[in-house]
Amino acid sequence: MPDQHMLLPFLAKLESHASFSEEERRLVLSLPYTIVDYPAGRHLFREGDRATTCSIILSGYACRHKVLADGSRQILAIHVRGDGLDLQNAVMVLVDHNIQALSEVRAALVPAEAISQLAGESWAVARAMWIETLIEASIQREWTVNVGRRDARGRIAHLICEIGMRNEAAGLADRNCFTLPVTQEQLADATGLTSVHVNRVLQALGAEGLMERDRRLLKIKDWSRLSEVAGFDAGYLHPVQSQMAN
Amino acid sequence: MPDQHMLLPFLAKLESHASFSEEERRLVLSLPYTIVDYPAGRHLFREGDRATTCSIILSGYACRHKVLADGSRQILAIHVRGDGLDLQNAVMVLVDHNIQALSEVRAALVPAEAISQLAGESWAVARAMWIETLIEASIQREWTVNVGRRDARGRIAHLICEIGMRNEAAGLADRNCFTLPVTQEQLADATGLTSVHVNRVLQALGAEGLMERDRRLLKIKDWSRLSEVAGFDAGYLHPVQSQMAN
DNA sequence: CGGTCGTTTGATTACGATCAAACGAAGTGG
DNA sequence: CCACTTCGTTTGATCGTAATCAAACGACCG
Repeated sequence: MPDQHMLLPFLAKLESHASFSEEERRLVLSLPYTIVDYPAGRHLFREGDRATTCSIILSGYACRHKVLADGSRQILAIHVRGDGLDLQNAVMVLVDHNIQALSEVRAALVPAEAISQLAGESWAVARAMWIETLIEASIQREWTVNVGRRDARGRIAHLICEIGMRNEAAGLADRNCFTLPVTQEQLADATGLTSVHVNRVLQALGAEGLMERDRRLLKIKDWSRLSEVAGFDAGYLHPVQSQMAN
Repeated sequence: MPDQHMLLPFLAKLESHASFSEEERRLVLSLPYTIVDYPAGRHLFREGDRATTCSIILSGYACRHKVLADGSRQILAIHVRGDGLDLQNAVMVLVDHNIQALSEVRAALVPAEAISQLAGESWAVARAMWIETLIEASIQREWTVNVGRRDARGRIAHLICEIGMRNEAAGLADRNCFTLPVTQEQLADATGLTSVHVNRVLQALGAEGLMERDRRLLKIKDWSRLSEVAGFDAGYLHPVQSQMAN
């Protein structure tokens, strides 16, 4: 399999936001990159770094997070395969948060300079990348709602629904059954709770027959009731490419 | 004063992110627009709207928010003069949240089509607008941290610090003294608290000599202690133009 | 076979929510 | 100009969700 194919999922994602010419497709696929593997827990970027590359996740889960002065931590986003992490590094170098592998992660590192140059040459590509970061911003808003206004049950149910949907969208698995290689403490950091309380809520959701979690495998038994307690509406993920201008 | 001057603060903001040619300056200032006034409380956009204009705030305060099924509300961002609301409408039409005037607001409405076309013609302008939306995303991440991991005192202190800084950056007022035309209920919606508790926290902060609030005028008496309880670090606002690539 | 990490359970605490009511300021209409 | 309404603020009393503290348990690993 030739090298270029590594970037195909990324190209597909961009093309869902804008229509590319053959030439533009070729330019995206000929972006220079290097493959890097990170063990679980390893940081890809740290707050304050001047990042000069963008990473595209080829496999595994990564997260963004910030650590507060008292040591508490807030996970800000979870990223799955195909996500172009930090396209923003192409235009804004200083990163203001940490990025860490949750599971083992394989990523393609592309020089920010190359991304920036490509964006300058092709408005369609630039536009697609801009849209990609806008969707991330939309997800971030929903996370703010999640920790700001939902109770513990709702927060966890919502997070599970989101990850299920995104796994499905990435073509990885069924939304009702997927591996979730994160600890309960990490779920706590994502939802603004404590790991003890996360444990109790997971058990409660299990007891109600909404979901099951055995080791790292998560099965959603009743999507409609789970999304009900989550108040989940997938619109914020902008799943289809129907809402574009031009 | 000729019409163009209305967009000068907007141009200045964009130019702080990228260097423009004379031609590019001219193109920005010649964007078509109409001036609209909104009374306090009026919605500029509603969730689900297909927005075809971008608004640039000329005066007043506006906010983004989402309303949950149970009627509770989360304010996601507060916007001040000079902020280009919803540049994203240029590339992504469907808005997934509400935008509402907090005080009386005067805004310049620019057709999304015109913005989109300008971005297609000038990479520097497109890049500046992209950066502008990336800074908004950075602020959104900090809000997630705020509601997720800070206690009530910290949340409110942090919000006050942010608004102070942004007012100062917009050239509106001193960071230690500005008008904050929002009710305690709106502060509650921004911080994920109840208005009753906001009231108590404000009184506590006042009693400790950190700040004072008389009517709509907010005075910060001790910035260093207030930012300390807030855990405030202005980096996420990307206040200066020093962190750019290229 | 200890050792580490993550999960689970129990007991207690506390922060902020909720409920309820009074108060004050601004605006409206008679 | 003064009742009257409305909206926002303030105060008090009580409740409940989730935090905290502590310890045991289970799985995986060297």
